Amino acid sequence: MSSESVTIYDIASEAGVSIATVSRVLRGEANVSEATRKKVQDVIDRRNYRPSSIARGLTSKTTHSLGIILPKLLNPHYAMIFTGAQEEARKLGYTMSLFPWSSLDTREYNPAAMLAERRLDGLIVCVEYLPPDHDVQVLSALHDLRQYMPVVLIGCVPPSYDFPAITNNSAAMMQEVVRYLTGLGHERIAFIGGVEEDRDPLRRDVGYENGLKDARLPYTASYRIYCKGTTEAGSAALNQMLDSLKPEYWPTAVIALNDLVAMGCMAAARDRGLSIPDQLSVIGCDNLFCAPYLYPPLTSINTYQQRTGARAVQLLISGENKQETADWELVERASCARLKP
Amino acid sequence: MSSESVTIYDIASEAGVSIATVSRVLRGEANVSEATRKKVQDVIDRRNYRPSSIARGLTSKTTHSLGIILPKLLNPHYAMIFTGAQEEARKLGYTMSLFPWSSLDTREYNPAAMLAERRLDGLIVCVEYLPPDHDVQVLSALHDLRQYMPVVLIGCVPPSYDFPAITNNSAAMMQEVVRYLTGLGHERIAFIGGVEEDRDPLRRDVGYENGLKDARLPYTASYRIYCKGTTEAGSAALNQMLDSLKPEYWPTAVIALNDLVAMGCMAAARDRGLSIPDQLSVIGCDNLFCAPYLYPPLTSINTYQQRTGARAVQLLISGENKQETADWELVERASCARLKP
DNA sequence: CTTTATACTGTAAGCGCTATCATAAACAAG
DNA sequence: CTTGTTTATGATAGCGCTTACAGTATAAAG
Repeated sequence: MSSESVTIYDIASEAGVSIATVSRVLRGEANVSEATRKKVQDVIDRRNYRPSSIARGLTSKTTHSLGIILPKLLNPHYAMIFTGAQEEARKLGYTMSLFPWSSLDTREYNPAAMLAERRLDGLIVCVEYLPPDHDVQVLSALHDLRQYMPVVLIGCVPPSYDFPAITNNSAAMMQEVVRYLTGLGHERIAFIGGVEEDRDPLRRDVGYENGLKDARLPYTASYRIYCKGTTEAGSAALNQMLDSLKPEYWPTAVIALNDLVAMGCMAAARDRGLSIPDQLSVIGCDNLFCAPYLYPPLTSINTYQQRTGARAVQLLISGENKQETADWELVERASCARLKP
Repeated sequence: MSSESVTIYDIASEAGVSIATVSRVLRGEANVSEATRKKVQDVIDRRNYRPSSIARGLTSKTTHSLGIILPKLLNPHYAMIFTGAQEEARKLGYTMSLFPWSSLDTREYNPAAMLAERRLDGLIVCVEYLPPDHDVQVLSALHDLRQYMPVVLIGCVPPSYDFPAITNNSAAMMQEVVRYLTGLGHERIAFIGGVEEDRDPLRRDVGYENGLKDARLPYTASYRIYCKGTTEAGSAALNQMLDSLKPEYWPTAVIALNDLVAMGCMAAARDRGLSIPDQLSVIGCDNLFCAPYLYPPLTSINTYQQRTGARAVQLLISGENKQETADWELVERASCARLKP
């Protein structure tokens, strides 16, 4: 906020050298005599000079800044991804900017223009589901962006889009979760949350059904409810399911799309006087920080989101065009119990 | 990722005009005939041209990007601040980058250099407490940054630092909380979390003590424990307090620095078989998204963090040098109850 | 004491824009 | 018709760096 910012010329003239020499010491180049290096460095320190990364960027064609697009930072799941990505970026000398999903929404003011104009060195996009058909422009916006910068995806990659990505093996996770619940004796297992099968490239439905098949259990449509990944939606969905079923057909266990939905289910169950896990087991996904502090502590799936974020940055920087799968781990707490006969 | 990026020269020559004219239509300047405007715009669209914001920044001295420094995005409290700030920034055409607190830590590699080099148009810094004495360099780093860009503070402003800021009226909040609890009949009220008085410019201690004074209750040192603002620290602190006191002197209510600490306290209490709120009332602060879903739902204080973040951006952009106080509101849930005689 | 590396250091041409002039064309007024 | 205005456009000088490329000493070699 002070006077005029000091430039490389100021340093050069004050040190009695050319700007090229200043640039050399700035970048720690070899061919500079120790004497002048010190002389120049002293002036730099004294004037508190910092080279402008933007001027630097003009020539070097690189901004050392990355971007990340995600749906909602208020969901700690994304905050974890962001944090992992941000920390890794920082280690590598990059800066990380956040863009909300609407940045890709073509119907809004200037679609991806803002993104394209900032010459980012790379972009991470968290895509959870395929957008509805009438919204394919979002996908094409995504595609266009690649013209300007490398992008890596986190979550899922739309079919026929060949992006580097970190995805979750959600089908396997679902299958394992069903196995876990059937192992506890459950037979009426509900799955709440998410979108229709054809919009979920992660094929959770396949895992769910395979899990049931493994235990020779039938797939029951009324145990499957689609809803958004929020607590409110989770409550509403469970209520709707229980309302539509006679109590003797109520599920004894529910798999929630994520921990938020699980929290909603737990609240709804409690409001109805159902005790968890005695009358209803609940399992979530994401292993949010609050999962251990819920009542009862929520069994969930740790998907190592920070590691995922960090890995995405590595892919971005290294330029590798490969798709990897994130690790995951079922973490048992008290929200699931053996079915009482 | 494609060939070479297209520049203003490409557009100019392809449209048969000078770069000055292209620049004019780019910026929607007046003095361009409708005919050439269309001609140029067509080429721009066809070539999918986006002006480089970095080249633009070199001349205009403005990057249209802001930064925010905060301790930990994983605490939803900060995620809310960030979200509010980010959304407001976006509305105003700015981009928002996150920097972790260590960006200010001089002992690390290059102190605030990274920040200074990116010619941000402004910086928001969340500072909760004064750093320990031996860490005053952090404060001076903060001060130095003002040489490069305007900064506004969120949280508290260190004495003798004249920054624009949004602060919380924490003393008043504390006093009101104590009043609320004494109103419920509590007399042994603990306060857990935070730092020593002389490092807390928000003077929570004053509010706490005034609240006690209002009810003619004595201040009891053993009801005051300092700890970090995490769930683990909250658990440990409550356990420590209860361990050191005979049960008949145990507090009947605890005020937690924030919801994380409150969650920790609730978990610790439950582990000891104390029922909340019957045997121990708990109140938090920040009103995190999970507060209503805890058991029992946590009474807390909504401090409108998103609004705070947005307002900080407004101060930054407008350049007003004023300090404002955030609104707040006690939101009653089930974790505090009238003391049973 | 020339010749030829070797080690520094300076000159100058951009990078892709914005912004200031200058110029040209088209009109209005005298 | 001049002269003065207005409107549309082009030339051009930076912005603050990086980066060939071009010197100029100084040292090693012949």
